Amino acid sequence: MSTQQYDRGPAMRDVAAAAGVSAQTVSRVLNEHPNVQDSTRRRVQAVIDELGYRRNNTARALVTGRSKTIGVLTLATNNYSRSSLALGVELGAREAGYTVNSVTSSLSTQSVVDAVSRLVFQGVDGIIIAAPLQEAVEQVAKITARIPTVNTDGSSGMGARMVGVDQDLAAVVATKHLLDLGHKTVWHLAGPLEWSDASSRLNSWRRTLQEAGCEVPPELHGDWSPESGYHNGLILGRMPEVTAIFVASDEMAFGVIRALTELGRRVPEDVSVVGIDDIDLAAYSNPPLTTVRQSFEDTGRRAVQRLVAQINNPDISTPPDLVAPSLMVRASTAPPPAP
Amino acid sequence: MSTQQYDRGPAMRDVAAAAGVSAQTVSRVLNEHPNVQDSTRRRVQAVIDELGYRRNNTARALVTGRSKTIGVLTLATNNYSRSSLALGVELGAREAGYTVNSVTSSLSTQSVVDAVSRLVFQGVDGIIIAAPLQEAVEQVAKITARIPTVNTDGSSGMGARMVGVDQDLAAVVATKHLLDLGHKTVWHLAGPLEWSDASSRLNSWRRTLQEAGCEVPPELHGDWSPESGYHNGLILGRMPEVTAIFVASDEMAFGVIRALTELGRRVPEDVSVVGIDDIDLAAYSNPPLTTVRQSFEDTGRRAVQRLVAQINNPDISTPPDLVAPSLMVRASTAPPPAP
DNA sequence: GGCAAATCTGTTATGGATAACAATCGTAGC
DNA sequence: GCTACGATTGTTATCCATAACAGATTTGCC
Repeated sequence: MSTQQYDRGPAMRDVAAAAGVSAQTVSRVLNEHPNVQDSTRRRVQAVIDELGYRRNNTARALVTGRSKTIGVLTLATNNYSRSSLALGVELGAREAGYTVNSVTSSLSTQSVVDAVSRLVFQGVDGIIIAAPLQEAVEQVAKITARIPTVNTDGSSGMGARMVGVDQDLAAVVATKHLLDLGHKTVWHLAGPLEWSDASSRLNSWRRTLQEAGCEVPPELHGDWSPESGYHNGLILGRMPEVTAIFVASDEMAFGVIRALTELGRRVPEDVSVVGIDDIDLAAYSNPPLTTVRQSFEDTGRRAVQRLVAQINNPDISTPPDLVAPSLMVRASTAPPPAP
Repeated sequence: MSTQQYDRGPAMRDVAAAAGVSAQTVSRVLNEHPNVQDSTRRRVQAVIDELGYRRNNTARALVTGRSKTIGVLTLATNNYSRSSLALGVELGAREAGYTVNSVTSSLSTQSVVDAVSRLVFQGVDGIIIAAPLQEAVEQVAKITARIPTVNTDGSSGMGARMVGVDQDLAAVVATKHLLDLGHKTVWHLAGPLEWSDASSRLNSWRRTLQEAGCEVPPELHGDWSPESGYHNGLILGRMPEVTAIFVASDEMAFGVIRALTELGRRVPEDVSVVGIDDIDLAAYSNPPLTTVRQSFEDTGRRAVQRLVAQINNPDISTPPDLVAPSLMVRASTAPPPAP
């Protein structure tokens, strides 16, 4: 390893010397303190521009104890939700004057704990956790006790730490849509139950059926991937009584539809399929996918806002920030086939 | 804004005091210096564990001049390539002992320049630029002259700074596949030409047709989104002579296929469509999409490796790191319809 | 035994900025 | 004219870890 270093550029003291003032005055100019004479301010600013001086954020972070950085923990998968949430966080952070440090983890408790530790270690001012914590919740709580944290997946019991979309409502909307079309009952392909999103949807689907007096068929389980949708679709498609399927994510719904098509069951004539997420491709699938829209990008933004509020006031206490989803009716759902 | 701060936890001097040694010795233990007596090392380590001490990375970065952080610049869109490249970068960075700072920008020169500045300002050790630079290249070069940089979109003239997939080859493979099936010629829906990926593909498509002695139809232009694919598909689908389309991204290809279907043109019986990327959903579309696979995740990883090499040796000089793509033949391509 | 080299540990200076405090100057009010 | 306070600027201490240097001990070898 070479010891050569890239040039660090001028420091505050260089600017101070060139402008004939103290470093503190330069600092005041940079931080827009009121009590600096206009002439001084202009002189210092001129030198800053001339030397191309940029404040060293590392030094600043050290002395202020604030890095102006927030950490985001996501799962190491490339799905739509992860990606758009990360985008929302980044945009929100920029608006709030923060930069984003991203880490990923796998589903294991150890991995999640490690990832959170890495963020804390890195010196972030706050953390957004967009991964399921059911298993790891206690150990993570130990680490995050001293640092502002927001979750986008979790029970609403988390209070100020919870931001997201109302998953119960999403499942109700999807299930009811299918029942309203005249289906006798609705089958469900659930996501991994480590995700509270997935288990909320499962429970709400079940409750909605019960309240409507419908039979509750056994649910199937996938892992959010199109592959798992395909796999489960091959099973569902073999059962003639299945006419309506509520799939816990659009990406799995794509796989389900593909499997149904291969089995010769037409969507929506024979089987109706509804997804959740409204990914960009949902409107362009064949047939276009009826789904429940939830904006992950917006969730990311709101998570940042809430996090920043916590950073500025650690004692803040507010109810969970849940947003209502909306149904996007497209061509993948229709009334059941005539018997 | 509250002035309350979260606890910083113990510092090295606290550990030193508790262990009855100097701070420097604690530092040596942490950095695994060889010349520390075993008994001392164990004693210090015990205190570290007991106090839950964690080294302050900000202070470390300040004194070493290395933040062990790399920056990634992507465009503020939520498409597959952006997301999987970011994932690859994150995974590669973790393997190399770095954390990742993400920023996004829009296509404008100013926005790209700002984004790069933010990264430098933030004190990253190196930058991965996954956005088109044609316009901004000079101004960005000024900023990145003093900091290791790797591009994943750019001409191969960038040498050690370039990592990616061979886009020329990808376009050749896609176009030839359609010609080999017997199509008289191949139409092309290109990406935004600010992206060198897009313009490489366009040029190679054109050259391949010319070399095969085929007529070169006028190309159409999209913006990578499924919407733009749909829009252009409505145009292409109206022309009876169009039997083969090479689309510059899978997401646009989804839109094209949807439009063709709506116009009553069957894929692949009437029109063959081939995409590029091999996104997760490609195998599960209706029909499954023939495409040219390029692993963005792998590109992200390789970009990190190259970047770290540059960080450790700023004078390193190596050829561009280009990887060959591979054709994934699925059901969206077939021989042309009998005349 | 004696001197050099290697091993272990400590002290001091440093990185770049900001907070807290101190000093200077001008002016407002009586 | 004098006190007081505000405006402006500077000085010093601090954040926390590491590099460079130095001192103290031990080991090795002739």
